[in-house]
Amino acid sequence: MVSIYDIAKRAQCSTMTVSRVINNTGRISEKTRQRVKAIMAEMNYVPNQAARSLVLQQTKIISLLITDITNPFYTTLARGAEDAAKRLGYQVMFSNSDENLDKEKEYIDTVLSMRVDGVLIAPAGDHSVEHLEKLRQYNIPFVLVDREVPGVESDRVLGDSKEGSKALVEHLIALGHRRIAFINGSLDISTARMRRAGYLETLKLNDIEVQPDYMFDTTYSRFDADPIIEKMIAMPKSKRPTAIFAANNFITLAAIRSLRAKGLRVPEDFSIVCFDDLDPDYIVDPFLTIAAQPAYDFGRIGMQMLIDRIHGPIDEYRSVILPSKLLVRQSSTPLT
Amino acid sequence: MVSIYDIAKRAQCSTMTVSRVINNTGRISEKTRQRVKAIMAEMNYVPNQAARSLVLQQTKIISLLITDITNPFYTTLARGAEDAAKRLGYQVMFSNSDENLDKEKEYIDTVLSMRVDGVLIAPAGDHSVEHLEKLRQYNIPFVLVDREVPGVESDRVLGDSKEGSKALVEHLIALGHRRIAFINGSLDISTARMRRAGYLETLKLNDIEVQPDYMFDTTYSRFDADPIIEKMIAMPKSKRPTAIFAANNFITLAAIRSLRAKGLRVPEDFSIVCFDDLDPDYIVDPFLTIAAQPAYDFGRIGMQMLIDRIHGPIDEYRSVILPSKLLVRQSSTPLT
DNA sequence: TTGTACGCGTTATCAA
DNA sequence: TTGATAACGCGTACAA
Repeated sequence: MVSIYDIAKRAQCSTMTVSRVINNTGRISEKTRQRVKAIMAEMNYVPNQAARSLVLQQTKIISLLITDITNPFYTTLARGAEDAAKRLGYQVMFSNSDENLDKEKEYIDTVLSMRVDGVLIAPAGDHSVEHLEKLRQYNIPFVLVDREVPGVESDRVLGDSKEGSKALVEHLIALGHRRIAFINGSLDISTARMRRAGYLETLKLNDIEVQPDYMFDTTYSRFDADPIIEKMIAMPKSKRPTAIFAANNFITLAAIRSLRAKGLRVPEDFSIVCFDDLDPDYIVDPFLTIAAQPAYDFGRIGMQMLIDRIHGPIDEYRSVILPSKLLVRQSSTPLT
Repeated sequence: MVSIYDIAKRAQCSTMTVSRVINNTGRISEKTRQRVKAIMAEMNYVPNQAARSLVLQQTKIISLLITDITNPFYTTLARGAEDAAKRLGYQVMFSNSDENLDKEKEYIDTVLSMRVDGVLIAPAGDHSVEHLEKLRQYNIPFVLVDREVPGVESDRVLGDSKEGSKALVEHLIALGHRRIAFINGSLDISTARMRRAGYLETLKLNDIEVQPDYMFDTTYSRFDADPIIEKMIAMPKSKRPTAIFAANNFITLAAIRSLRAKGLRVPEDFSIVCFDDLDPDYIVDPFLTIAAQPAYDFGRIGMQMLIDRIHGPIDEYRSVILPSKLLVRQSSTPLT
């Protein structure tokens, strides 16, 4: 493997001179610069990052950990993060925790061993606190995106899950629905708690009694909704929910699949609303009524904040709350 | 940042001893091993990969370059590659070229500067030859997956695009179709050429004259099919195709969207078949007739071959050709 | 069983 | 404008 030393030998100069050409630092005569450049091109020289980061104590790499690489919300977020990073001269290393704390732990160790310059992370849950403390201990800047973790002070970019929930549930109520089921993610995740709070508050505001039977806690990832749907269907018709508030897009997908398999239709038999879009390119006719979050901006702004912090220590932690937008489509209809 | 030296100082031993504990090499008294281990845990020591790979001349990282991270064929392939790599003690770094040679070039430089141990790559096209030669020059082992590149000798895992095409077109012909359009990817890509060959050969075998008007070259990525569909629709009804062979899943998606927007239906107005599935979890009712390729095995086998080669130099290059399987579903129906 | 000294490829400091 | 030298953190001959 050709090194800076080989170049120097061929160019009859010191490695320092070569280094200066590579990094455009210091003053060099145009003549030597050209000579060295030519030789580097000829020998197809590529600097060794490992050696570089060893001495520079920085890698120009930022880690992005998301919890579900197949969810368009996160892939869009990743795109935003990548674009911002590139603009600012950083590379992004992606990883996927699959909502799994063990995988997250492994990942954190990898990240530490690589000495990345910073971490943009959507934590798997409240127990991520340990992992974040490890980052803190090593002085590796991190920014939370999408989810916060109790007990962890940090920069963060969050959605307004409570307001978004309220808008969705209000929308259903405005359509005449009063028996509204709520299929949520794990309560170990901050957004699930916020969405729950929004649901409960809106019911109360509208004098609708909360039915514990209508509330289900599952997971944000892909899963089988059959058991839940079966429970709902088993209720007497006069008590059966007429609408479903699903906490995210994949829960909705699972619910719709399960309903269809049982011969039930959306929105004829059940209205359904949720957070976040499905991949628009996949869906020939977008029909979900959703609270749309600006996923790209989650990534873009989070990355900006992170790189800010890498560049110069900032005293206070900053929070950005991004609003969601209600998009009414065909999955919700007035109660007949 | 705590280093091996800090541990040694606290444990009152040499760095050599600490290193031996970390790597389980050499003979160490159980007592010192325990002492050192305790101190490492207490100080939350994490080895510095950069330093490590600098001296070891290996990173235990393998790069995987795919051309479209949103295509389930490639994400499934990636999953197979990752599982195999993990099993064999390697980490995978993913990247996405977006079918773009410039991005691929950038990526190759990154990979070289990181001195990864090997590269598993689905090349963006025939011009990738330059990039592959650069890898070759640096003695970085690589394996081609899904696509081959003329002029590049290497290990490779490919699908049987020609046979798959033949099966799809034969299927359409068996259903009574004779006016079969073919929307292909870029002919700069080996699979597109093979699929084309399969299409042409099958028509000939069935005494169907090739209509250049029926053949369109586009791209495997997401794109707008409107111009193509409009050309098809503009033909007099007696000449208009009754079926479409789309080279991959995204082309199909684009075609169906465009058809629907124009009030045309699949399969009532057009039968359509293609290579590779859509994300099954997204699609409530899978209905595409496809030539299904074993995407996971592409990744798994490719990674195996790559790591084999990293471990011990192998004389001959190996090719694996994976067959596809015809899955007849609802997007194709008999011609009425 | 343990330790010393060097080298991996690069950059920063300081001197020429 | 250039170069000699040390340093980054770790693993390994070799010595003790």
